[in-house]
Amino acid sequence: MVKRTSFEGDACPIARSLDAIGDWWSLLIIREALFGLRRFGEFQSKLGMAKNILAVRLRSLVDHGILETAPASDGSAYQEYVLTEKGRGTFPILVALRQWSEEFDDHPEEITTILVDRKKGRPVRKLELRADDGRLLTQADTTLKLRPAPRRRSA
Amino acid sequence: MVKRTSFEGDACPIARSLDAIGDWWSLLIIREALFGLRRFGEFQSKLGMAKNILAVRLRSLVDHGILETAPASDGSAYQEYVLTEKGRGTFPILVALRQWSEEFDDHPEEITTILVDRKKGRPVRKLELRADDGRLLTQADTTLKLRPAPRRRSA
DNA sequence: GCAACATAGTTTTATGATGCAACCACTGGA
DNA sequence: TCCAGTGGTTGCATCATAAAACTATGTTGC
Repeated sequence: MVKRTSFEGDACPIARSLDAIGDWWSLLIIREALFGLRRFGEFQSKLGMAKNILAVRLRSLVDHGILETAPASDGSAYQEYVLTEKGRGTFPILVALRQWSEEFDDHPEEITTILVDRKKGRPVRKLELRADDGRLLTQADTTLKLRPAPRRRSA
Repeated sequence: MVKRTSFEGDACPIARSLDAIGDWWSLLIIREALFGLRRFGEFQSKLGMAKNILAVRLRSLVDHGILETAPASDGSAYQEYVLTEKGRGTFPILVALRQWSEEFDDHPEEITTILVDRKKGRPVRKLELRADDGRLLTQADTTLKLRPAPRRRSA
């Protein structure tokens, strides 16, 4: 298989995520979908991508259960692409990507948008990783453990 | 340029992140680097990827300031690849990918590792997005705002 | 009810990226 | 010195990607 080395069977959850949304366009499509875009043409004109690529990506996202097709909604007989629960669940990933860019980008002045709390209009905090008991954790405070039950594997 | 439509100049920080780490292997390399891998051969055998691809990716990550080459460390005259501050800053992204997979994967039983708090050995909480005043936020509680003006940046 | 246009794709074709294998340079040890 | 291991680079086949043309419906104007 010369292909894109699918990590579908890999034990690492990061690889598994990337298998579904690890390509260039998928996350951008999801980003637009979170903002309410639904129609093929909307995605196409907003993202400026080729229609064939968009078609392939949309189908892939539907196959992965991230988007689903809805028969209609605005009266017309066309179909729409809406996020599933799984699709909406990618929100923290997008936030993490955004915050990483905000913090480390070489040209942060080119970033023109801020993610804000809708109620107060103020910027959100950085994503927080906390322990069971509420302590804030950094990468150094964490480690990987094998899951108790099944087989073992080094990863 | 028929190329991979670089979003280097794009205003969206998500696109900008993807421009640096949006490809298949980069995040996996970073994942291993976070676990302490440093040597070319370690990455190559651990990830099972072709050496030429690894070489290209490592160079790209170095160019993006995510990795840097260190002259040596264990006595041998070879070089090593270590994460920069920017590289370590991707940790929340990896956690978000991991947690998304844990929550929505079709075959979660195949995931063999758990991210735990090093001190107590207990699983970490889900990443939390909070408002300025500490309220927990979901996607629906947030919105995007245009940045007023290029003011000074803290951090 | 038919022509013109918009929507949502598929097909075609060209080129860039990926992956495997082979090759090469350098290091360190016997 | 020879030889194995490390750290790559080069060639070549294959695959994915992208732009543009084409198609098949749905919709609108008259």
